[in-house]
Amino acid sequence: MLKGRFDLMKKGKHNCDLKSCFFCKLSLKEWLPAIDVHRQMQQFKKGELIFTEGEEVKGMYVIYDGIAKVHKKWGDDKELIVRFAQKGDIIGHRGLGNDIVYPVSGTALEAVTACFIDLQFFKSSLKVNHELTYQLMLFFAEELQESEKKMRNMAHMPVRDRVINALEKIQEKFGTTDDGFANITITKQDIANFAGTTYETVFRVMNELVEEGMIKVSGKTFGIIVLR
Amino acid sequence: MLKGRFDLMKKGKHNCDLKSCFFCKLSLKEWLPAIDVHRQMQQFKKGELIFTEGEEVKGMYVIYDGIAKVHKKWGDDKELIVRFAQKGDIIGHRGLGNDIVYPVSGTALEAVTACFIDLQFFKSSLKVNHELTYQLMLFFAEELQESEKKMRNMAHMPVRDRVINALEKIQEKFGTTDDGFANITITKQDIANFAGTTYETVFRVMNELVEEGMIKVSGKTFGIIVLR
DNA sequence: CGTAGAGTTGACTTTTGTCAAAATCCGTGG
DNA sequence: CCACGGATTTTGACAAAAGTCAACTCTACG
Repeated sequence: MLKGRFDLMKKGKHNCDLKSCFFCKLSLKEWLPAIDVHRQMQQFKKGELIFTEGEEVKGMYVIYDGIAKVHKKWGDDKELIVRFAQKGDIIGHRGLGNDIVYPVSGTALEAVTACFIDLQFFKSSLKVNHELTYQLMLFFAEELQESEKKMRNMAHMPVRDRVINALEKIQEKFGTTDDGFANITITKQDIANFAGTTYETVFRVMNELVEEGMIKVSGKTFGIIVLR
Repeated sequence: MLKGRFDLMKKGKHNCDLKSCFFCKLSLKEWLPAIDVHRQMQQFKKGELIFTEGEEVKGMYVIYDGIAKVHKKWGDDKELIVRFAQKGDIIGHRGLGNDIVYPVSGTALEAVTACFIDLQFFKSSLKVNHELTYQLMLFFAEELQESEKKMRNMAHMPVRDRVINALEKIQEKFGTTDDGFANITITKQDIANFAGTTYETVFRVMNELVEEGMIKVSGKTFGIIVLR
């Protein structure tokens, strides 16, 4: 079975039509012989778990369509959203360490189409494709910097600023629609989990921001815009 | 000059006598031809900056002796300690991303002897030595997991627990002396910066813990033991 | 001795989270 | 079309947690 996949390697090209595919971003599109990633498509409904914290690592996913969150549990009813992922992003790669279990969960926020990449296969690819390994190393280094910045913010930044930050990050990540809203539908609860605070606090802060003219809100779940 | 270093590569062996050298831990000791790391020793006095957040990345360091902290500024008078480093650890590697500046600072807590590794040289080594790249990638992946766990704790864990956590981590990292104290001298201020809280809070929590018999303290700067 | 600096303590303030009630929205079935 | 039940949103009151500030103490060192 693994062998069967390796045969794919010999096919050559990485036939990806995603503009922002993780692997293509790495400029591996033309010659990446090891991974023909878009073979094992999987569908996930809104709200469905893609992979679960604490479960055995089977592999990772390239998101082909839809939006997902990567989150870490705290107790029974709290979580921290570590990052969001959309078309072209990979998730589940945090299982790559020596650990056998996912340190985080992945959940679809909108219906997700993703391509599963078997862990063993991916590891084998890394052994063969050094440029991929190198780029992945850089990718982790960047994520680590991000993570540590956010950690410092958690420790020292007041809630209000963290919420603003969260909104900005989200808008930056998902882009802006023609009418000036962030191009995503997201609950206040998720914003709270991303900013590391509570639903109510997000609610209040966002009210303030609207009054101050710093953001606009539309709909019950909504788009956001941070005005400059 | 760079070429000169590459000549070293041909010498073969990595002649390191450190038990816990980062590169040796990677099992690269026998054949790592690319890096003869212990050539450019540098000394840093207690309290001295080894590298500075915001400055151009020149390279990284392998600590040969002493203890250092890696920290990130917040405002003028606050910081978060991201990790501690001792003999055999590398620091400054967070500059490896595409950024040109260090995202963190490194400061000697005790007199440090470290080996400087030029960034360009290291990058070249990565291009040549794939196993090194692979191990470094894994290393970053592990650190990322750590970082995200700590981030979640910052967001949800009460201070008291964060302080206990910090103490445990420190003791685990630096080991225990014969009389049962953590094998490091560290100020409460640094513990606070590591736990993401204030000096006074650490002070109070540690008092509690002593009363509860959970830790012992010795000296003004001190060793700690977390009893089980 | 005297002074600087760190350690210690207590009182107080602010921030943020918690809880519960009231208001609103929404779908469903009569 | 309307009434109802449940869920979600909004609001306010309150409590708890943690940070701030300032005073006091102790020690090391000249």
